Amino acid sequence: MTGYSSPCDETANRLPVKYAEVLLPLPLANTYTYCVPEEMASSVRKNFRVIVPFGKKRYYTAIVKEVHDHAPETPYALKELFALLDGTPVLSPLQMKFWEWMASYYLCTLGDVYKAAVPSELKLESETVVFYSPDVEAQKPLPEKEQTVLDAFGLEASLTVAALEKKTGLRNLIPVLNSLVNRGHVTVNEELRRRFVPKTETVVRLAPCYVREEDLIPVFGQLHRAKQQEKLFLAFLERIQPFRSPAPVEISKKELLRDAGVSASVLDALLKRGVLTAHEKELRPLSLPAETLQPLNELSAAQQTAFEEIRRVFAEKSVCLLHGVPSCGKTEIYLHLARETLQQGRQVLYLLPEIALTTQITERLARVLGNRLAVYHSGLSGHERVAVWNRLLQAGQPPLLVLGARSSLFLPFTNLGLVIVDEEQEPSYKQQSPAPRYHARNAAVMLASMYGANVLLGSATPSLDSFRNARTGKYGLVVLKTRYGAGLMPEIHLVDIKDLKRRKIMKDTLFSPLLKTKMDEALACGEQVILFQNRRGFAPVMECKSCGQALHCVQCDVSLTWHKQANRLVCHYCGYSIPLPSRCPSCSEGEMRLIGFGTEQVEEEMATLFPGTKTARLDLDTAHTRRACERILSDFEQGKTPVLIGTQMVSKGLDFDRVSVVGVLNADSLMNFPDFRAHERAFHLMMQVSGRAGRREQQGTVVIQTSQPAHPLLQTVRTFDYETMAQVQLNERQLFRYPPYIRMITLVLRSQSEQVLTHFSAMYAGALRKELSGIYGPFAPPVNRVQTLYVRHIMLKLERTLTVASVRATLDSVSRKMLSVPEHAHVRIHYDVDN
DNA sequence: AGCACGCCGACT
DNA sequence: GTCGGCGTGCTC
Repeated sequence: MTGYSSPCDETANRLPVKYAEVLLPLPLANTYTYCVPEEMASSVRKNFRVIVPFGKKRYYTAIVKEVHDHAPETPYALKELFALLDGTPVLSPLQMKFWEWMASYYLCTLGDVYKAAVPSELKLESETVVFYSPDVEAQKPLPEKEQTVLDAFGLEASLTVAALEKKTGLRNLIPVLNSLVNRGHVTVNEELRRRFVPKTETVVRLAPCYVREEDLIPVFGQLHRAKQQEKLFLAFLERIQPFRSPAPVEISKKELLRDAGVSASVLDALLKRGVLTAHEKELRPLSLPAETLQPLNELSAAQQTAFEEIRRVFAEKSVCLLHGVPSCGKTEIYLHLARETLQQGRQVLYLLPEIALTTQITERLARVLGNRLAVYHSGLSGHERVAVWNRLLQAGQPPLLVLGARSSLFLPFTNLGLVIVDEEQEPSYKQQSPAPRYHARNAAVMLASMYGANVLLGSATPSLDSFRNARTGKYGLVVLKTRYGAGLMPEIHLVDIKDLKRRKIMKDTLFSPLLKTKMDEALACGEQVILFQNRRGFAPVMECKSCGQALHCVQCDVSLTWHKQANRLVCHYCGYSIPLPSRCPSCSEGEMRLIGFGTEQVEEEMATLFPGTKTARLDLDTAHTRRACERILSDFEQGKTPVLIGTQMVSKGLDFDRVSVVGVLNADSLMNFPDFRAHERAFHLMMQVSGRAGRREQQGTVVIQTSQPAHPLLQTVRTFDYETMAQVQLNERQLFRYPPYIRMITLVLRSQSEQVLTHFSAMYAGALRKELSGIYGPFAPPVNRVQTLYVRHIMLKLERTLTVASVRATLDSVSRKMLSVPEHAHVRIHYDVDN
């Protein structure tokens, strides 16, 4: 007998052999068939996890898609399932259907979806617990690796595969363990899906024998000569105040020791004396006891009206767009709807962009929902992620509200009743890479339709896609225009920096006189300032030095981007390009120069212009971790830093009470971003950042610096006119055939060799044009070269009547044909749908 | 994704 | 004459 179990070739006189169709966490199009070993035959079910050997050496955690008894017609011997990990399904019944939709719509493999959907802790073979059987004697010397593994157990009775791999320093021990299993030296636990062990902490209480305050008097006598213990005890009493009520009865050990500044052995002595008692307590920071839960706030009249309108919409349509001005109290409406859904016994998914998942909103929900809240995002530990997964899989529990980032779409919901997508316009809902490159908002609509659930999309500046869906009646629309607490919208000034520069009033500075004045005024009376500079466009834009005109594509209404190598200005959408002009083509006198500056430069100039004024910078560089980001924001909130400089991160998250001035240093850099959604996003960002200015009774000031103050977009910003902006943008999209009027798929081609890529992508586009209409490109994208790979895009504009699935066959066959040319095989291709 | 099998250059 | 480069295709 080898390490591998024998294939199922001797099956005569046996019960019908069972086969399992298995999904692997690899980018493969098909499922694979395995024999179910006899001992698993009665226990393996659909949606269970199994470990399977795949290829020569590798073992993976796979998911059983189906169990059947039709022997496949294969010329080779099937392998057997190696181990069963579950006694209950890890997926809810509808999940696989959702995965399949995602793979087909977003043009990737089911394995890609599986990989993204399931937290790695549930895919790890390392979860497998291996038990050592020391009584089994070896017949002959064991192979070296196997002996090493046995030695690694030491005194432990059981270890996980991961632990063994770590101890031995060997990789991929599963085959070795398999052999040891066959020899009987180790056994593998069949009940591997261990229950989540909650984290605990030790808490300290006063021993129950002390009922009255006087009872403590002898204790002080005892402690008189143990100064450290006395100190600790005093610290304890100060924190707990045991005979007053209401008062906490316990304090965490860690906290107490830190407060008292003594070592753990001092506490041990007190415990030994019987003065204090210690207890293990489950650590659940987010769940509060039911009696401390806060009731929901009452809805204002306007909120109540909106709430009722939404319910009316849901009677007819499953998706509703809530278009509510900033500070209109959307969250409160969400919570009332969520409560209603939970009361009906159905689950709620509350999606937020990752960046907006702050402790502020989490704590708010926890206060209202207690242990009915689950939070799910990338910042969680593996254990915490698995815990959420398991809580949802537990039958018979009261329904949960999951607050999460886009990946929470993949959680095993059983009875989803409502999906809330807050800030639905956020581009970060679209996963860029790796596959599946899904849009969480759109996928949420599909997920909800599978569950018969409703979807509420919320935004102060809805995406044009959703706005159009609401216009055409596909979605319901509820508009909420009243600000909660009746705050005033800020006053917006557009400052013409082009003019100021020409008149030499503004020279070598990023701050216009108006902005400087407004800032001086604000800082003088202790108010705060936010400066916004979105330096995402690293591909520089060419601008005329004297008239400030950025060069635009003749066909696409998108600014041209300077390509350094070619020294040309290129449109990334249609490929139109011109040589770099030495003089500005529109005023024919100005020199051209590159524009683009970032937050750091703003910070630098702040230091010279406002010496002694503390500033903080908030962008991806300074806020690498969630914690760093929250620190910067909370320092600002508490007024420790009067000026906050940042990218769009400053527009998210907290509401600040003391901000009276917001400066947008260069609106042009937002508007000139080479993307057909640039104006939509610029509008949204300026609205959002303006909303930070002036809360409560005082009207705020927003200074927007631009070289084109008359630009229609900025005029709509100044008057907060979303509808006009949307109408103008939609007209342009229709004219130039962009979403939402068509469905856009971008084919991304990448290769080490630019020459091969250029040639290949042109050929590829040609081949596609023979099969489909609406093929554009190839274009060089703004970021032309990523990680040593050159990139080209081919754009597909498909009529919305055409489904992605119907196009897929064509795309796949062209792809296969193209890649069969040997010299092109090295080009990598993927699709990005609705990007 | 890994990994082996397979066909062309610089080494013992 | 072999060792090894990574290019191509498969993994139940």
